[in-house]
Amino acid sequence: MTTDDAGAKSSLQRGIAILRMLADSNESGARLTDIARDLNLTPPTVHRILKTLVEEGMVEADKSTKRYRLGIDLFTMAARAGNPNNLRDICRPIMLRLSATLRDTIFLLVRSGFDAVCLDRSEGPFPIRSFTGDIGGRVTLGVGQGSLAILAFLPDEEREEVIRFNLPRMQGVGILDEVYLRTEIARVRDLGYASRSTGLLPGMSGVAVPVLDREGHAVAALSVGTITERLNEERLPVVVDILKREAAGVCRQLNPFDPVLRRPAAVLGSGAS
Amino acid sequence: MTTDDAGAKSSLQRGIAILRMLADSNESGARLTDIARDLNLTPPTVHRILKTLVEEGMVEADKSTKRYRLGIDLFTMAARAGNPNNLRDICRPIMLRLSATLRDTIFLLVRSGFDAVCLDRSEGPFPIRSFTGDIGGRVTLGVGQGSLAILAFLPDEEREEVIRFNLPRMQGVGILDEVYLRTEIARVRDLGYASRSTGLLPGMSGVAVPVLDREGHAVAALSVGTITERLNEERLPVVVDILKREAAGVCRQLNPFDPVLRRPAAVLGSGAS
DNA sequence: AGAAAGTTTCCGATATACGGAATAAATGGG
DNA sequence: CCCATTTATTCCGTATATCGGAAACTTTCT
Repeated sequence: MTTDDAGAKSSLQRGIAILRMLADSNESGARLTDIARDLNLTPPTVHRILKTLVEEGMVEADKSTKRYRLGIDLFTMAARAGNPNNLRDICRPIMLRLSATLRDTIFLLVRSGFDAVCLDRSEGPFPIRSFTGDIGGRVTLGVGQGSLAILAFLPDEEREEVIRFNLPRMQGVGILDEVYLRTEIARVRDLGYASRSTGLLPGMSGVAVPVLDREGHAVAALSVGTITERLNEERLPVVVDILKREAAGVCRQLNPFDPVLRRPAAVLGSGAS
Repeated sequence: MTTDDAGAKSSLQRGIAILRMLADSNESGARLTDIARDLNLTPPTVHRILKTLVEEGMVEADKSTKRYRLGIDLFTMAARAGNPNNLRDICRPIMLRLSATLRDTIFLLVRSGFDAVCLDRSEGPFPIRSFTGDIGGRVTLGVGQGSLAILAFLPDEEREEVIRFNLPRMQGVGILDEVYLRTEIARVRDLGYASRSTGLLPGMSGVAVPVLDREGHAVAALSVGTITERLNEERLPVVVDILKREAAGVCRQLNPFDPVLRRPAAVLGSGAS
């Protein structure tokens, strides 16, 4: 039983597996038969599950091409997911302020397992490339400044675990070897920010600061992505300073209980409904 | 059997129902018992389904508070949804260009049932409020300029259906009555854009143009949201002109078969794997 | 500390999902 | 244009995975 297809049993699991598959083949969508083949399911089974998923609005079926893709309902759900501790809501105005002030693109990253995930992004006027790409994008934890800033400020054991797991995944993405990575991490911990240009995205640079919890461990990173010229010796310290200040502000809001007031600080709720 | 809880049977449907519920109570997450109560399920059932969802990474359980919320895996997966015909990918660079050029916030809306959904957004330097709010946000189809631009250019029967369904939902959001709405729609069809300030968001205005398919029906809307001063008589026509040009460009890219070449135009696939 | 509410495990009955086989629809080739 | 082939969909008997009552266990509240 542990040999070939170790797992997928319940219809719920199969349904999720199908959603996963659709997420990966999203450009054009996937056909029923392909799904059945890839997931080792029979066409009737896939058909029935897809029917349910379509009825529930999680999947859309293109009647003409018979291709299935993830539905907009699911997209709407994503907007409400990935908001741990209201992090995204808290950071939104800050990111707007930052991108308006700095005139660069701001990213909010959080850790997810051995990856960093882009939770939000606020565009500046300069077109840029980043490792995580769009909102929802993932990158190996440690690759890229934001990602590195998180890794550097993880609790010791967790950091070691991630390093062990991720080193093999980092081949060819700028991490030369373990020594190099550890040197970088030490540097970031020392400076309080990550800024080295990796040279992997030509002309692009970034600088990131961790968002820390009260134990001093990273829960997220605020990151600026821009063209290399815009992070010169003159500008870098200014940007770092601003970022650090904002990160500290986020940290304060993340700890909802004000030590003085002994109650949740400054509730938002200005909007209706 | 058709009386009270007409529906939810399969574990897949129950699983999705739970995800839906978690999406609605996402600030703080939901507890097992609450879910069971709201969905008319027994605690053991909810427990088992949640366990599966957690194993699959769709849901995260806060061990300490025993609260469940949507997981980041779902966030990542769902971020890849809502990209019909590559619309989002196609529009991304255009939106960046627009927000950089106009220095205002750009929205990309698509229809989803009787709502418009914000597929993407590119921030300008002016802080603004909008009906759809963030990416993934929904608004009644017809409320707001982008939403109205889509409604106005829907196929006749569909438009009627939406109007019939949505009129009751529009009370108190600026739509006075059916006559007013129909007048507005006619206006939008005539001008080719939607721009009236609704006065619902004080100081805010917007202008939107539909993205049409080759039958002339709306598949989406490109919308500019800004402060009212910035859409004065002088600037409005310029903005409309730019928007229309970009929308036409999107339209061209949406129809992948070039009428001359008779083959898919400009395939992307620059990346590996 | 005791009570109440919530969570998790267990297990037998049964409802639900599975997939083979057959049918229908679409695709493609001659 | 028709026939062969692939793909999608329906049907239904079987078997298995799901359900929920009961109970053990944990946490929260008073």
